[in-house]
Amino acid sequence: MLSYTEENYLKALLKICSQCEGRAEAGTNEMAAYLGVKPATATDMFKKLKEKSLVSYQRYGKISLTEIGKKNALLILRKHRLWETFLYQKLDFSWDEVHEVAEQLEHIKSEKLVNKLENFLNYPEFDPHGDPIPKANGEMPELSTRSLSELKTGETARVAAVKDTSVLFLQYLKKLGINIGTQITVLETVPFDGSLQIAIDQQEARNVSMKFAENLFVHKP
Amino acid sequence: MLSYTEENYLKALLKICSQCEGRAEAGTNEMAAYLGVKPATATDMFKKLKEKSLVSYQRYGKISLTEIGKKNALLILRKHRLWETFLYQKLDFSWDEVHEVAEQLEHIKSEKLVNKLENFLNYPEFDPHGDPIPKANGEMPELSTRSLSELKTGETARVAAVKDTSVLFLQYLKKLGINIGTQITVLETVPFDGSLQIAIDQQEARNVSMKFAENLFVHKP
DNA sequence: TTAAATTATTAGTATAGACTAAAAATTAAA
DNA sequence: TTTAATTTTTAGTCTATACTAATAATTTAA
Ligand SMILES: [Mn+2]
Ligand SMILES: [Mn+2]
Ligand SMILES: [Mn+2]
Ligand SMILES: [Mn+2]
Repeated sequence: MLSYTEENYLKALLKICSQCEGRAEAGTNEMAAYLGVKPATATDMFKKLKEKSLVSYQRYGKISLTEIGKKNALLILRKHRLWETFLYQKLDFSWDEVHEVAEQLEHIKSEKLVNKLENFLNYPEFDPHGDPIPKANGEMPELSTRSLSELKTGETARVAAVKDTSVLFLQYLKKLGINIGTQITVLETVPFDGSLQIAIDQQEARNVSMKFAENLFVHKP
Repeated sequence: MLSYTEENYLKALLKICSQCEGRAEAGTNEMAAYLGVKPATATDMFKKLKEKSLVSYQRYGKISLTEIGKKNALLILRKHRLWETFLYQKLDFSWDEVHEVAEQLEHIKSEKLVNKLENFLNYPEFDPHGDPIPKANGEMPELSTRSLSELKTGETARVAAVKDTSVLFLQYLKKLGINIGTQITVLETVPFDGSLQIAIDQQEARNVSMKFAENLFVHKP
C-alpha cells in the first residue's frame, strides 16, 4: 500500500516525465523543487521507491518510472481528474477551484469508489481543464493537440487543455472568457516578441504573449 | 490544522462520550482499545490534545471533550455522514460498504466541499444508518424520543433510555445484548398480543412483549 | 585538462505517531 | 487497612518524512 507521500512522488514523476521531450526522467533538484522539499529528502524517497520497484534509479543518476510505477501514477491521475470532473460538474466548483481539493481526494483508497464515480459521471473523457482521464486499466487516451503558439496566422482551433495549471494562469483565462472548447483564431503574429493577436470566439482582437500561447493547448479541426 | 490522527481521537471521544449516560468522559484503556492503539500511545495524544485545548484531562484522570473539541468532532462526524449518504444515494454503495470509505473521506479538508455536497444531496437529515447529520454550525439535530412500542413495522431506532429500571428488566436487556445506542428494527408487529418481532443491531430476529416495548425508549430519526 | 560550479548524497537531527517494558498511581479485595 | 489487581504513565525505541550541514560526484568553464 502506497503512502500519501509516495503517491505524490509518483504523480510528480509522471508529470515531469510527460513534459520533457525525448528524455523521460528527472533530476533530484527538479523533483525536489516541484514537490517543495529539499533535495536530500527526495534522494531518500528515490531509494525507497526503487526498493519497491516503482522507479529506475541509481546514485547520481536520473530517475524515471518503471512500468509498474507508471501504472500506479496513472491510476492516481485518473482519480484526480475524475474528482475534478465531479467537483466541476456536480458541485458547481469553478474551473480554478477544483485542483486543490482533488489533490486530497486523489489519495482516497477504494477501487470501487473511483469506478462508481466514473459511472456516475457517465464515463467522461476529459477533466474540466481538458486533460484526458486515464482508464481503469491505467491506459491514457492519446490526444493530438498542439500549443497555440504553433498555429499560423489565420488558423482557428479550439482550446483543449492548459499546460500551466497555476491559479494565476487559470484566473487570467477566466478573465479573458477562455474555457475548454473556446474557439481561438490567430489574426496576426508579432515576430519581434512572439506574441499573437487572437480573436476569442470571434470576438474582438486581443494580444497575448508567447508565454501565454505556449501554455494553451488547442485541438485543430 | 488537525492531523488525521488527531481527528480520529476527537471523533472517538465524541462517540464514546455520547454513549455513556451521565458521565461524558472516557478512560485511557477504553479509548486505546476503541482506536486500536496501546494505552501508552493514547496517553501521549491526550497530552497533545489538551495542549491544543481540545480536551479536558489530567494525569490519571478521565478525558472529555471541551466545547471547541466537541465542535470539531461534530464537524468531522458531519462530513462522515454526508459522505456515507453520497455513497449510498448517488454511487449505489450498499449500507455496509459506506463506512470504510467515509472513514477516509471525512478527513478531506474543504469547508466549501462539505457544504456543496450537502446542497447536492438536498440537505439530508440522516445518513444511511439512520443517524442524524450535524449541521454546518456544528449543531446536532435533536432526536425525538418515544417508546419502542410506538414504532411501525420496518422502522429503525436507537435505544435511548429505559422506563422500567428494575434489575429484572436490565438483566434481560443485558442478556439480549441491548445497550444505549443499540439499533433496533421492528420487523413485524403481532396485533394479537402487541408483541414485536425485532432485529437487534441487524442481527437475527427476536420476539419481545408489548410490556417490554413500552419500557424501552428509543430515538427515532 | 585542471579548476570552478552545479548537482546529488551522506550523516546527523527533528517531529509525529506508533510500540514494549518498567514504574507509578488508583481502585478493588481481603 | 493493608494487599492485590487494574489502570495509567514514563522511559526508551522504531519508522516515515522532513530538515541542515558537510561531503562527494558530475558537469561546465577556463
Ligand atoms: Mn488538477
Ligand atoms: Mn485537471
Ligand atoms: Mn460510518
Ligand atoms: Mn453512519
